[in-house]
Amino acid sequence: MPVDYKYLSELLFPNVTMTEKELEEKYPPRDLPEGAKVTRFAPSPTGFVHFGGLFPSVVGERLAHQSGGVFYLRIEDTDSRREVEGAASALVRTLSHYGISFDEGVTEDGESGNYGPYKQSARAFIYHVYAKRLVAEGRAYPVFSTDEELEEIKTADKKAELKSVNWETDASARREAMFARRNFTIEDVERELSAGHKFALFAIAEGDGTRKRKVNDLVRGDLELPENDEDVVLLKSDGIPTYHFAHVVDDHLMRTTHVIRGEEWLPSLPKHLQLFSYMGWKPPKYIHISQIMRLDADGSKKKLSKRDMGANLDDYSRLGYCPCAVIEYVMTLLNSNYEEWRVQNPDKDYTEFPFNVKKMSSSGCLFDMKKLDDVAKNVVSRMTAEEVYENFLEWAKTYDPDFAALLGDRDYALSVICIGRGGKKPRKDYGTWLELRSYMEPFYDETFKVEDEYPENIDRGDIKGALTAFLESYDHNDDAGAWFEKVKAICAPLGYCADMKEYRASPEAYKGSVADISMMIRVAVTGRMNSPDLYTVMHIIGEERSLARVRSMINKL
RNA sequence: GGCCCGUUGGUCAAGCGGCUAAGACACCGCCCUUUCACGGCGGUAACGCGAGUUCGAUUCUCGCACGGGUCACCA
Repeated sequence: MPVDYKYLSELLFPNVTMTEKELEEKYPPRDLPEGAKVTRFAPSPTGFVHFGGLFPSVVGERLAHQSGGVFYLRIEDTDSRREVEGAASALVRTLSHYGISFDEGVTEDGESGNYGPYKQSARAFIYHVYAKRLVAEGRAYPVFSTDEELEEIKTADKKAELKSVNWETDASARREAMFARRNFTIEDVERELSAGHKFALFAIAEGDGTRKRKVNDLVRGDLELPENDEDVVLLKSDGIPTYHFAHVVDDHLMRTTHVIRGEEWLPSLPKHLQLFSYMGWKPPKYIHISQIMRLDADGSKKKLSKRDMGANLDDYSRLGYCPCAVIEYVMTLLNSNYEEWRVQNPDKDYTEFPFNVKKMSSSGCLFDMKKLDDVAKNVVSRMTAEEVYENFLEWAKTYDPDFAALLGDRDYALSVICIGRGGKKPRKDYGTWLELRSYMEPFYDETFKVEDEYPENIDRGDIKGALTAFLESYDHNDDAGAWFEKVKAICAPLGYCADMKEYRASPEAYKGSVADISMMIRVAVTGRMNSPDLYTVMHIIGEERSLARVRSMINKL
């Protein structure tokens, strides 16, 4: 006897009171200008935002805001087992730190917008309306499980199970099981229900897996994917939907026009398309982003995972990468012509760049910390001294409070930051605040230390002689030219060459050059072999402290 | 294993039937230079393999190889 689906749907969902019509009215199509895109970032709150998570969020944000559309945040918390406490609000905070802001959706302490709730766990009543309809249409059926079976599902380590699976026999076994599940009578259902058993809801797959269907991805173009021939779980036995069902219902109701997600979803796209077709809804456009990879020790590419350096966004904060530098790097990876645009528009905000989906790469890329560093240096070199100061101070307050205290003398700090800043060829000494911290150490007595030893082959007596001579002739009022003339004057008596050209012509005739003499002074004053222009440095540090360091060095030798 | 996606120098990548195959990072050399940084110039280095289509393939087609993804009441 054929199953009465209408009756079955009442049996399964007796408490559904809302109608689809009501939902359509509650969440009407958005009133937006032609071409405006509605995108979303829809993470599951299983931890903290990961570098890879920046990609879909930046793409979504750009696409929406560039087109005058809407960008919203939806939390996909349909798996309570994996949910991490506080992850959602941490997520909002992190993204906002990176300058990614949402027009609606989950916020740090609640949510805003007319298309909510934006947490899937709070949307069960919505999903059930559509689930009920699919049952009534004979397109979905329940599968009952006893508590013991559910317990088993919960504890089974699916990953480990899959590894030891025999794919050949398993595939046919699963098909058989699938057909077996589809066979049931109303009496079975009534019996299970009265026994208090929970059910999961499956959608019947009507596709033919041997037939291909052309589907479009905005980045990859036309793809040939097999039709879906696997029954998908719509609702888990706790009544909460799986990703597949939630995606279809939510993105329809929230009127998403473009779904941006990782390429790991590509294989399940036929499932989603089938569900959209069952529901009679127009599917959104899809953009599947490739994964960010890292180089494994054995030389192979691996997905950038949480534990990898550079994966956790907290690493960037700790190291003091300006969020805008990280975004800048993401942009270079996202759109191949971004760097070119940046060269032509050094002072524009990245949001002025015409982001183009067609310029996105369809092959996964390797995370390159060196490139990030280069980008960061460029970003910092383009900032004003004030911007650098403010950002650096902010960073230091949480990561190096002692140093932050030193930065209290704003003008002094600015004078250091100003070295080589601006102009056509700005210095690029540091790309991170941690690097800047190190760069600034010589400028404060509290952090000054002699880090670089004089090379072994330099005569200690010469150093002492040079430093002493330097002190004797030093006049703080000298200009840079006069100052250097005096340094040159130290050379000859010690057997060093004051003229570099001459020295290079016959190095064997001298013990060294003015470069060596300068180095001797440099190490004494800054504690390092390398520094920006020494005259400038000494005038920032001041006469008294500079000379004190030189004297102290003489005494140590 | 089935299915899907991908494959241009060490890395990110332009290219969309005819090019000495861009550019950026990294690396090396030279120049500038008192060191460093900046800047300038130059260099090493690539179309995975094999068929086919074509007058001509990095570009189109098909195999293969390799890499990645996926096959849960996870997302």
